Amino acid sequence: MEKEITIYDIARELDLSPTTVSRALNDHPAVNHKTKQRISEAATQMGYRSNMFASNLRKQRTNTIGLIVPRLDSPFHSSVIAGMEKVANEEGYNLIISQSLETMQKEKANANAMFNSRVDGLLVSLSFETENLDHFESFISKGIPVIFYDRVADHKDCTSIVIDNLQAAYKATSHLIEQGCTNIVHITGNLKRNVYADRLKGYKYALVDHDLPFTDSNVIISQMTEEAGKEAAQQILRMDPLPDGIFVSNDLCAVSCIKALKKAGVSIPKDIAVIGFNNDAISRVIEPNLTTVNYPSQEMGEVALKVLLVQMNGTGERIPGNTIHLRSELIIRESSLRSKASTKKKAVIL
Amino acid sequence: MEKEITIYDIARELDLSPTTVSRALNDHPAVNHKTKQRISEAATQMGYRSNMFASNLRKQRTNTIGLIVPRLDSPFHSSVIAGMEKVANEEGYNLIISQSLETMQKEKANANAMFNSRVDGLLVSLSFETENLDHFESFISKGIPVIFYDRVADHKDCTSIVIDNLQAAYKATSHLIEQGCTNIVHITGNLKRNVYADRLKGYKYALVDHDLPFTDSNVIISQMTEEAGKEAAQQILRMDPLPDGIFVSNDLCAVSCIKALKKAGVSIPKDIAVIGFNNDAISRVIEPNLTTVNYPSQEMGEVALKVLLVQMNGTGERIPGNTIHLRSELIIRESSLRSKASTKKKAVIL
DNA sequence: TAAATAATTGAAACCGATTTCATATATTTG
DNA sequence: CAAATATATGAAATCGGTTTCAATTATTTA
Repeated sequence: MEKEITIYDIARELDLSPTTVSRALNDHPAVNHKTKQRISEAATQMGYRSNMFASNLRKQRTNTIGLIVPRLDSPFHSSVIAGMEKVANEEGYNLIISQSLETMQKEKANANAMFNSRVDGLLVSLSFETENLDHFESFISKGIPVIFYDRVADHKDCTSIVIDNLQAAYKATSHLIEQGCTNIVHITGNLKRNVYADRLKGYKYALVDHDLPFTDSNVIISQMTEEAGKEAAQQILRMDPLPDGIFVSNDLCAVSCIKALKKAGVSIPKDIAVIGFNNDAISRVIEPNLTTVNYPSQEMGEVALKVLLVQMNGTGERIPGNTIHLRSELIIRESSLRSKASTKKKAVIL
Repeated sequence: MEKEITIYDIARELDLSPTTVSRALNDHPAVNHKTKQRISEAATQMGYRSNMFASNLRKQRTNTIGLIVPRLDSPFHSSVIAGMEKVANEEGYNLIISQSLETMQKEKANANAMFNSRVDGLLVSLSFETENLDHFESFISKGIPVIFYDRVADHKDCTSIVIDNLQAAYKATSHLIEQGCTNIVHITGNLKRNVYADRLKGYKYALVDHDLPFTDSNVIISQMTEEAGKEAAQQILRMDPLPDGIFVSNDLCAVSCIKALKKAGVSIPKDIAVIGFNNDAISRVIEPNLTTVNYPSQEMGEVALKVLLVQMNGTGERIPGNTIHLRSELIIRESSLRSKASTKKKAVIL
């Protein structure tokens, strides 16, 4: 447990001032090249490491980015985080992470903790429950950029990063219709969240555009968990007539629903065609393989972090109300294929 | 962008000294109860927030815990992290996370970054490639506790948190033998890592204890990815005779292997019984459902963090060479069941 | 009631880097 | 060669809490 070396130690050693040492270590142009060399050598030789707290205290910035996710143990979010970590790491930023566990109360607490930790920027994917964005105002009024991704909300000073959920849902539903489905159920999450509200819209518009009726009773709102998928299946099995298509807002829920339906003797896709969302690994494991929407999760993480960095280091001018869309695509697999020919049919574009 | 409130502002406002304000906010016993009340009210009313950098600078600690994982986008690690975040959050610690992407070089770089960020403690699950622990010596010699979990290594000053991999593998292999398997393949990862080395041992000992021969050619070393599972299946299909059992060191790889085998016309478990490891969600999706080892991942995260906190706040005395074992269990599903009766048979315990 | 002890409070140093402003030396220009 | 400019360095203030040591006031004890 040796003593920590400071710039004062280096200064004394080389008979210079701490000022010059500090400048040299930060590659300041006003320091002689040779002096820099000497200082840098002494620093490594003496085992110096910069004290970020002294530096942060003085510079009033922390080199730290906060992240609030609904859950850490979800394939989607892990993948997003992997993308964020990659960029943060490359750029020399620290990422501090917390989860809201889908409650607004924890999201608030986490936001406050991040605020007190004085993060230089904040990345957020909203919880199911979140009703308003008041807990982010402290950041915004201080000029700390806040970026929402995936589960976003409209705020004039915040950038959002999303896929076109409406279009993705429209394509998925249209695909089911092309496969001959006329009675399609949609299983989705809390409509407070854009992702679910938009997918519901896309589902609805696709029905309307294909002259199919929209019924409230065909929309099942759930927690989108494995358990919820099973329950949704029970609910569907009680429907009369049985639907001939299901569009689910996430893969885990879709898969668990399929499992329950199969157990009840329903044939997928013959009796009911199913489409999921996200393209998680399980979508390639369930039989039949699940048609789903490919979500560029890792890319979304990378983009979110890059955009945040731009805003953090930017000249202060915010790109107001800006929304960035990433491309998603329908991946057609067996779970939705009821006619061989149809794959060649051109998809209807919104 | 209003000005930041400091304890000096509060002190001036209430005509007190910064000393007293600081003490009051930290609930120091030597401050009068009423004074505390006044200060705390003024603080909230004025919108004060503590400057962690000033505090850290003076206190020489950071309230931050570093975490280095091989990959963020793995069900196992996300679940561990979820557990860690939960405890860290409750205890008021920040978690900064980075991934080694299975290379020693990145692991080193991340360790250095963590060291410079002056984390108060470090949690590590080693990369495939890691050859030695030199990059953690800086922590250890400074008295910063380092804890390894899952993929651990022996170090006299570090605690490790693991499950009994040898026993788990022994049980899994024994189960296959009880099901009538006599020619069992083991697919596992880099033997530099304890988890894989120990599982290999458990596999080997189970064979020996049941008077079955052990052959090197029945052990396939791979990267344990989805792709690797497919390749392993090809290798297995070329074996003559075909094995009648496979024990795979992770579920993803097992599932992808099963998919490839099924495609080649092999019947699971009739022709080949399969067991995975981890109890990821996909193990309940593949058909037949995968027999696997339940890994208490979230619990491992919680325990790791709690043990770290004890060491960080402890009296400095380290529990040397301490290893903590968590309980795991074999979850028997269809992928390994070849005889109905056998489930009732008592498992052989090592 | 005087002396001893406990309860509160504050002044000032400190943590370690950054930055402003000033200064000394070196180089260039007229 | 004097004046102007460029180059290189340093002194000291600063960021905002924490902590040591001292001082003051209140309370208890003899």
